[in-house]
Amino acid sequence: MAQKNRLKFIILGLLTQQGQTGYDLAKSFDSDIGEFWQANHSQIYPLLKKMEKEGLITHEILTVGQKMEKKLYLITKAGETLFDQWLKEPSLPDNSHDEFILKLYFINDAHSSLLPVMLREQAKIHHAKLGHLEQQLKRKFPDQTAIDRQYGHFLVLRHALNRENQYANWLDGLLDGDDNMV
Amino acid sequence: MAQKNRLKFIILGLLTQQGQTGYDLAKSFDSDIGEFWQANHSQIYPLLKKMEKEGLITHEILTVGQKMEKKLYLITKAGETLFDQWLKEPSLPDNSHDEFILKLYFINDAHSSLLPVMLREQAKIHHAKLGHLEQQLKRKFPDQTAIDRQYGHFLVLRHALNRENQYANWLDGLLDGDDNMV
DNA sequence: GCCTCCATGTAATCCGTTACATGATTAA
DNA sequence: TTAATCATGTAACGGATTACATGGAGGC
Repeated sequence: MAQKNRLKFIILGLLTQQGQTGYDLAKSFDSDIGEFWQANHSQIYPLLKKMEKEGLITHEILTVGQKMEKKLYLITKAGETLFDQWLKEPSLPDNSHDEFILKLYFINDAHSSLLPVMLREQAKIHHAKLGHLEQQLKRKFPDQTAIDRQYGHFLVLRHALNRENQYANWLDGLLDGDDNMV
Repeated sequence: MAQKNRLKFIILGLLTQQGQTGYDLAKSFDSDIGEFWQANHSQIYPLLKKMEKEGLITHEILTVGQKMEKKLYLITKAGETLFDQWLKEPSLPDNSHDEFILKLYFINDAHSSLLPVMLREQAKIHHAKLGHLEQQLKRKFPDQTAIDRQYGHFLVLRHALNRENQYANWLDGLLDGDDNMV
């Protein structure tokens, strides 16, 4: 998307918590942060090098087994400063790129035979996502201690859950023919 | 984002309604569809040429005034077929790239002094957007006739409004310290 | 005559995805 | 010993943004 290099800040954020390898960073997009942001190792490794040149991070070499070397990346003072600045900046919401909504826009006829099919399919997807998020919330935040430790993560998960809940309800309402559903 | 060329389908969709110039197409991203998708003329003009090569669209030259020529693009049968296929395909939701949510994720401490500032700022943005969407809905869909003419557009607008409403309420709830707000 | 809008293009750059490529470690 | 996982990289390509660039039409 020619974005505003948000991955840079995600990496900084993850490194404030602890030093990590590129591999570790890539893995966090399979869980946790992966619930709402994506990145591949092929994007991460070059960016780590670039960020090191910029003085935002450094690395130490760790030797594992006989010869395998891995790079443990650490955030620098400059990196921490930049990250804190970013947190403080206002953030404008993207227009979400929801392909289903895009398609819906082009369905002019309220009685199109496509509509119920599309709605049902989409409802299925969002109900599944809702179930997944409920499970995540239970798994990651079983008690108050967990919430206190990662309050932001907790809020983000609950926000996603609210969003999916509302989305699914809206679709269900449309499928029930409840036209004035809000 | 190295997306799946959704702009192509937007252009096809817009051209099913009526023949348009590149300029006209670019303008629709300032209103209507611009509420939830963006594109610039610098992306549109080259894509129109590419799509014409692919046989999805054609163009006619219109002369305006003494010498100015403009290209009126028209969708072909092949274009219509492709567009209909796209509508019928399942669409998986993107993970929305909401930068505020990203920042929130990194706020571990529930009592961070950053939190209320961020929440207030964000609430302001979403309340403004909510107001804007309410106005749009009233302006574009003042009566049932308008709704019947562009039912999909109507649904999309109402969906956006619901989403913003829920988002704003969630933020307000957090600001009120109502921790278990859903 | 001047300003705004109409109208169309290209170039540079960046971001992101998919594919290509290699090799070590560890546990079954 | 062999499969899964750890670990690190590059290349090709496509999509999106910003900037550069040009010129006509129409209203005041």
